[in-house]
Amino acid sequence: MSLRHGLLGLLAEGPASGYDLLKSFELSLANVWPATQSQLYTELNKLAGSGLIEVVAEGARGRKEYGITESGLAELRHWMTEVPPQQVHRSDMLLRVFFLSQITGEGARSYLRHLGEVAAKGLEELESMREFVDSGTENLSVYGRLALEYGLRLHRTQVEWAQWAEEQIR
Amino acid sequence: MSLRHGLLGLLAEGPASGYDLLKSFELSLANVWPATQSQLYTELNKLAGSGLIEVVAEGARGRKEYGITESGLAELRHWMTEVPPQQVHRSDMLLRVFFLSQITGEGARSYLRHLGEVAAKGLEELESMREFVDSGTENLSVYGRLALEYGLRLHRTQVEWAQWAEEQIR
DNA sequence: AGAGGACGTTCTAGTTTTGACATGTCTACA
DNA sequence: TGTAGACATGTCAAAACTAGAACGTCCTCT
Repeated sequence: MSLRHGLLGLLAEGPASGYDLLKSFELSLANVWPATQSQLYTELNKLAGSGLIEVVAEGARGRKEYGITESGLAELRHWMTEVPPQQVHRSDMLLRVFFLSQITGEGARSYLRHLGEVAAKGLEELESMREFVDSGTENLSVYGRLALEYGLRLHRTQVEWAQWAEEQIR
Repeated sequence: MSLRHGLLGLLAEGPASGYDLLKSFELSLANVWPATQSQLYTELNKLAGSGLIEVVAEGARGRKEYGITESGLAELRHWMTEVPPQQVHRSDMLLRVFFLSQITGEGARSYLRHLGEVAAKGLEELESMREFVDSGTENLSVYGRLALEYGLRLHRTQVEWAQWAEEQIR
C-alpha cells in the first residue's frame, strides 16, 4: 500500500524515471521500504493511470521520466498527515525467540549471539553511511538524517538487548 | 513464509485447534507476527496436507485438534537454526520521515510528536503486560520475557528518538 | 424456553509481494 | 568491430496477506 507513496515522495523531489527510482529504493530506501523492480514499474503505470503522476519527458532507450501531478502531491500530503502509520511489524527474528525452548540452551545462546553480531555489523554500516553523509558534498536532507539516526539507535538497542538476553539464559 | 513456523512453534508446545491458535496469535504473538483467521486456517490445512502436523482429536462443534509430527518438529528446528532471520523491515512510519520536507515544519514536528506519543502509549501497555506476567500465576516462558523486554527497549528508543528528532527541526 | 455470545470452520474475492523471465538500447573500451 | 556492462521497461505465475461473509454448534443466563 505504501509503495505508491514511496514513489510519490521521491517524485515530489523532482522528476525521475523508473530506473532512477529503482536506484533510490535500492540505496536510500532499502532499509525502510524494499521494493522489487517489477513491483515498481507496475505501480508507476498504475499511478500514471490514475493521474497522480505523468510522463514529463522521454529519453533514450525508451526512458520515461515521470513527474508528480497536483493530485499526486495532494495524495502524498494526505497520506503524510491523515493516514495513521502502521503500528505492528512482523519480525521472524522475534518469532524465533518465542520458540527458543524448542532448541538446546546452547543453541538459544548461539542464536542470540548471532543476532547481536548481525546488529553490530549493521550498526557499523550505518555509521560509515553517516560519516559519508556528514563529510560528503552529497547532502541528504535533514529528514534523511533523522531516519538514519533512528536506524543507529535501533541497532544499538538490539546489540545491547542481545547481550543481555544471552546472559539471561544461564 | 513464517506463519507456518509460528504455527509449528505453538503446536510444539502442545496440541491445539485452529481456534486456540488464533487466540495465541491475537494475544502473545500479536506484536510479533499478526495473522488473520482466514490465513491461519488455510495454513493449517496446508501443513496437515504436507504432514508437518496432524489431527490428533476431534471435539464438539467440528473442532479439530492438531498436533505436530516428527517431520514438523524437524522443520521447526531447521528453521530455528539454519534459516537466517530477515534483516529488513518495512516501516511506513520511517518512510514518511524521509518525505517530511513535503509538509510544513510544524506538520513535521507534529508528526514526530505523534510518533513519540504512540510509542509512549505502547510502552505503557507493555509495562503493564510485564507486571501481569511477573506477578501472575500464568507463567510465560523465559523466552517470552526476552521478547517482551525487546519490545520495551524498542519502544523506549523510539520515544527518545522522536523527542530528539522533533528538537532537530528548529 | 429462548437468546446472546463464545466456539469453531470454510470459502471467496481482492490486493500486495516475490522472483524470474523476456527484451531491447546505448556506451566505453579492447 | 565486437562485446561487456550499464541503462531501461514489460510481463507472468505463484505465494502471502486482507477483509469479510457465511454457516452451524454449544453453553449460560434470564
